[in-house]
Amino acid sequence: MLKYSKQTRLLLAVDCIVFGFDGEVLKLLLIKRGFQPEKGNWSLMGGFVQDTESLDQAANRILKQLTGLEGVYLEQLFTFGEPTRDPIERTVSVAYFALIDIQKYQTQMSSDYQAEWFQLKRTPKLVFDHQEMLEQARKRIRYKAAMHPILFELLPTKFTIPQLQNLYECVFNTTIDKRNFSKRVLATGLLIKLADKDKAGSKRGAYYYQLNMQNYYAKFQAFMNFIPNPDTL
Amino acid sequence: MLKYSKQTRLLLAVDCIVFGFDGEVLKLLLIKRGFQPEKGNWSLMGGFVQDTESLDQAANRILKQLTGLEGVYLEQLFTFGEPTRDPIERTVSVAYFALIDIQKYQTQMSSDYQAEWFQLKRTPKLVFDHQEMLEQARKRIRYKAAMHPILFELLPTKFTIPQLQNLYECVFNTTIDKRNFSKRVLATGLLIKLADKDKAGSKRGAYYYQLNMQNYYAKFQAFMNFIPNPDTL
DNA sequence: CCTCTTTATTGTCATTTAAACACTTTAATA
DNA sequence: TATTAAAGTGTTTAAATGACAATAAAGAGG
Repeated sequence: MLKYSKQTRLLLAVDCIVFGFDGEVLKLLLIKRGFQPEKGNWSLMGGFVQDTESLDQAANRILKQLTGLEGVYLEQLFTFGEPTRDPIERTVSVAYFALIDIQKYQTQMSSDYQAEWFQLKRTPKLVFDHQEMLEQARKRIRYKAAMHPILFELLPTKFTIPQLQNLYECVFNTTIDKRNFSKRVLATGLLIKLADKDKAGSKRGAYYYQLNMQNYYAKFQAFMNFIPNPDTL
Repeated sequence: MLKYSKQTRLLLAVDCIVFGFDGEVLKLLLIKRGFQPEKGNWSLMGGFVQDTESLDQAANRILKQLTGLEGVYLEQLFTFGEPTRDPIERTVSVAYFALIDIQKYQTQMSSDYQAEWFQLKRTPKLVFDHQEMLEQARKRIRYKAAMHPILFELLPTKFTIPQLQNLYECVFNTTIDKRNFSKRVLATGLLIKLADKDKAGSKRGAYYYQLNMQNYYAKFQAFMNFIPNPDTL
């Protein structure tokens, strides 16, 4: 088989920024890096791309190996290629971000894995350029969520409107008038009201809703925009 | 120096999707591929990432080598990594897109280079997965132009409002009411009206405008959205 | 049982923004 | 001087947005 001779070959890695939501605050999944350099320091979920797998496959494999997570929302973010980003050897990294409902995957993750959730506002120092990856990922989900209903990926199948609002407020780091919020979110036609209530958060209890999957796929491309003054898109 | 032993190393390429505008229609810059496989077929501007350069540097270098273009708007788009996308040897490609004013770089490009402009609606068949890259790039500039004033990168320093409208109509493949368009575009405060007119397009002539660079940088993050029913963002 | 407390839920009005729509102006050319 | 082709300009109506406050439900505690 022919080859492109005389060209440099590089290490290619994938790093996954995993966001989770517990109904209260946004969280980030981190892991203690298992090998040198920076062994033992907090890191995104990363690994090398293998010979025969696509980038998406690599991202899914690595996520599963390190956390047990499978079948989650995963999207390519950006590729980081500064020559010196890894001090050992040049490694270009394709970053992905994942959005998951913490509760749903709680069991799947369990204690077999070293991954730990951190409140987004209290993340430790990260290895290499992972901090930069995280910032980009936060920007991207804001940008995307302003026009697409991706944030539902972070919620359980059944969720309440106050939870949903809470999530939007976390992501956009703002506050939203609840009357206007529920008006607009209901106007999308994406929600189905259920008969039962979530009594955990209040005495009165808030009705559960679930996604109308039909409308969800139909409207994924052009969604609402109900974020008042998001800091930066 | 330590190395990550036993990991696969891959070829990493950069491909540039170069859009241009001549005041009339959107165009795409293509080149005849200079080596096997697919030698002689139409291709995006591509090349391999070298040992010591960043991805951005590689994209700029390749663009300059193949077209003479320098200092243009260049943004990372997406990374394509299907294992078989290059039949000779696995090559992962980081795609970039560029936006340029054709007239400005006309001289810079000249005849030293093999690159040729094609109307976007009449592009030939492209090598490998370059067609897919092109589609993604078109989506991305629509998406981005809906919120940021990037399309000005495609225009000369002095341009007319009909030209600007024409550009938006090309990119979003739609038609816009000219009264509403000029109202909104002027309301952004991004344009400075000049004293002279462009008499090329009409008897009466249309006033030239130029960007108010101060406001441009200030408002880059949150721009207008005046696209009625863009097909897909 | 009654009161208190907490959170969920619902509606109106004023303002802003968006969309539809047509005539006048200009200047070259015939 | 009449014609023509494109530039430029306002108004009206409908829809969306944003600000705003009172009521309902249910558990907790006296």
